[in-house]
Amino acid sequence: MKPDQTAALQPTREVRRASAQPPSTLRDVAEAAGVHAATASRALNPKTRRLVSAETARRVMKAAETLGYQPNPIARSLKTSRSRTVGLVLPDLTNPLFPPIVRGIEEVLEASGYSAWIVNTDNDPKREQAQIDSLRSRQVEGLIIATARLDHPLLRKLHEQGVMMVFVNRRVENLDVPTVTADDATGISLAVKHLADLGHTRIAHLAGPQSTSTGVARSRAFRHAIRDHALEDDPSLVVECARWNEEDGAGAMRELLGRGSDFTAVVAGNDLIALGCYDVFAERGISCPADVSVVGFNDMPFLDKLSPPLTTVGVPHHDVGAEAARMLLDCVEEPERHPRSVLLAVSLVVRGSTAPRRP
Amino acid sequence: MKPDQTAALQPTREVRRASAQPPSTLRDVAEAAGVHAATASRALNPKTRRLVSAETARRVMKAAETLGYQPNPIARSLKTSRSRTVGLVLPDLTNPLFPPIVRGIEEVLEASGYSAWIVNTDNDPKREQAQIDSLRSRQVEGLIIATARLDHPLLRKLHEQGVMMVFVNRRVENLDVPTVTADDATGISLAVKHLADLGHTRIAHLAGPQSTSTGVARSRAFRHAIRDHALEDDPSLVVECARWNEEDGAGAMRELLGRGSDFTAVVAGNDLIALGCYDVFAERGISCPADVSVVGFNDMPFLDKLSPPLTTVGVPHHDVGAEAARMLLDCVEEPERHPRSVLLAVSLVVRGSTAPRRP
DNA sequence: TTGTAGGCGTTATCAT
DNA sequence: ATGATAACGCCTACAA
Repeated sequence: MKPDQTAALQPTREVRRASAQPPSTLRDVAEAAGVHAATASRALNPKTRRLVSAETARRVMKAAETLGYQPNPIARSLKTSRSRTVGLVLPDLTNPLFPPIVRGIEEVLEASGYSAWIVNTDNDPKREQAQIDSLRSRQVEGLIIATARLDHPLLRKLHEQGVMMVFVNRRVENLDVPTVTADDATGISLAVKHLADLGHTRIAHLAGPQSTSTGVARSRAFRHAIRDHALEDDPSLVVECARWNEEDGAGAMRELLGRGSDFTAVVAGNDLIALGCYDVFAERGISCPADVSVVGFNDMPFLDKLSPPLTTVGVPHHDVGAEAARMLLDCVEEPERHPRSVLLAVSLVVRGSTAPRRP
Repeated sequence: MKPDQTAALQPTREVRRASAQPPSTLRDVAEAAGVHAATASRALNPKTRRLVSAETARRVMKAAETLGYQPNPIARSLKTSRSRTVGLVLPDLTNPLFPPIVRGIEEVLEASGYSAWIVNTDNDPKREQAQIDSLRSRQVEGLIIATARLDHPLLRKLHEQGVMMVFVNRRVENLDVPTVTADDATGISLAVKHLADLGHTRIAHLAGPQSTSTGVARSRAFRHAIRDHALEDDPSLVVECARWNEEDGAGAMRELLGRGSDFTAVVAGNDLIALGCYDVFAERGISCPADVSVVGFNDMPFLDKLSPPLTTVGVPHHDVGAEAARMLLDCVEEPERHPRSVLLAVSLVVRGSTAPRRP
């Protein structure tokens, strides 16, 4: 990429920048309060404040106030090995599913004086390793992981090392780590029931990666729902996507069409896979919902403005994030507590991509 | 929010976690190499390696390798006041415009061994202040700012204090800070020309906030383009949105309709404002593009799947981010250099939301 | 070329 | 109740 144009846009430039005065340190405060740095430290820390006389505490706090003292988190981290920081490991920030989750996480963390360090792995194990190393070297107190695969040696090792973690959306097989997920089984069951109620009997499933717990859970739920509703249980109606994105969704839809099996409805593993179907429909002149009904999963932003608006399973993204953050903070503060896992309720969001089966 | 269900999902639990062995320090490496820590430090740092004998350097580096030594960035920061980290200040991560920019930024930073600390301000000056304070206390070496307003005392003060900054998308009035923006004027001019070519003569403009340089630039460009094409220059065809989002876009469209002025096309300040128009069209039974053509700005993700697909001005998001990161690294490495600003080329992306004016 | 010593800002453990 | 001291891990004058 080359810049199109380069320009110094302002005609004038200040001669020299004023330097910021160096931030005041604990010693400055102590000095101003006529007291030793150690005492100032105690006075400023609520947990140790009771160790100093009320009078000194007051003096120190006022000095800190007037000097605008802000503790240096780096020095504090070095000394305490803590950081009031957690790492957030995402496969891909450009997936619109994640920003609302991030917001939920940040909201909870912020209320507790924590902040989140966000990294992207691009689904690349090498990058994941590097990013997590980097987070750990920065003393994050825990990790919120959205990249778990069923078989995930790295995460397994971290857990063995006692690294505090919470998984969101997906889990690692047989790993006793707190997890926040949407209720995948119920979501898929709602989707299939909705389609069955519309008269569809040959329903296809574009499954998410079976290397992820979510992909497996949704596929299983799909098979169960098909049986529960006594619909056509035809294996050729199920295609697996290697990744949770539009491209693979489109590929799976092409594969499905190529097989020649009839179907009048599709349950997609998630919304992006459903969008991939839209692409193929556009290519082939297939009309949704007239020819085929589609249901997605997640209710990511802007689906209501698609053509047609996508029927999907609504997941409380913000709550997923908030709950994960809360669980991680619990773990950090009470490491011995038995890990819980949380399943969040979902709901079917009916829009224009589903319609009665054509007679 | 209450979790829907709480469950301990795994039946078994490891008895006790193995603790991670403490990471090895510079002293460990030095000891292993039979050398003093200072020497080890010199050997490990490429800039000072020439100060030690080739032989020692080799020994130290091998020791570091076998011990898996990773320098502790916190200790390093405390000593050097640097952090190989930059802050990224966004108004709202859930705006799909930003993730691709973030990706561009991270790509460049990563290649230089830097990483980005992302914060959201929610367009709240208080939060912005707090977030930036937090970034600075963590010794970020510079800031990439996407929240600039024309009048922005905080950013002005930071600049006076010599804080390294780069602005993306928007700038502060009369502040000589490097900026990366799309070519707003050309973009708007392309949009208006496109509509004029389609036969539209009464074109409305839903302007972005005039408190932002981008809002102002696009409005100005709109007026100029209208005159250049000798179209109806009617002030009642321009409405300002207070924020760059759907809600305010919808409000502005309602205001415009309420005024009763005729128009057959709309140039929206950005894509989200255009989406707000879609909402109002749906409410009122107005058909796009049959009744009204709409053009957005930015080409954020998924616009091609809207109903109708939104014609918009395409901006190289990834490049915006990459260029900003590059400029910030330049500033950090060569603080005395005169600040540049970069204008990136845009292109019109014609989709289904624009059509010839009805006769 | 290498080692010594001091300090970045904070907190924890002594002793007073 | 407070002060002195040391240490977190690293870097860098300075001395040898």
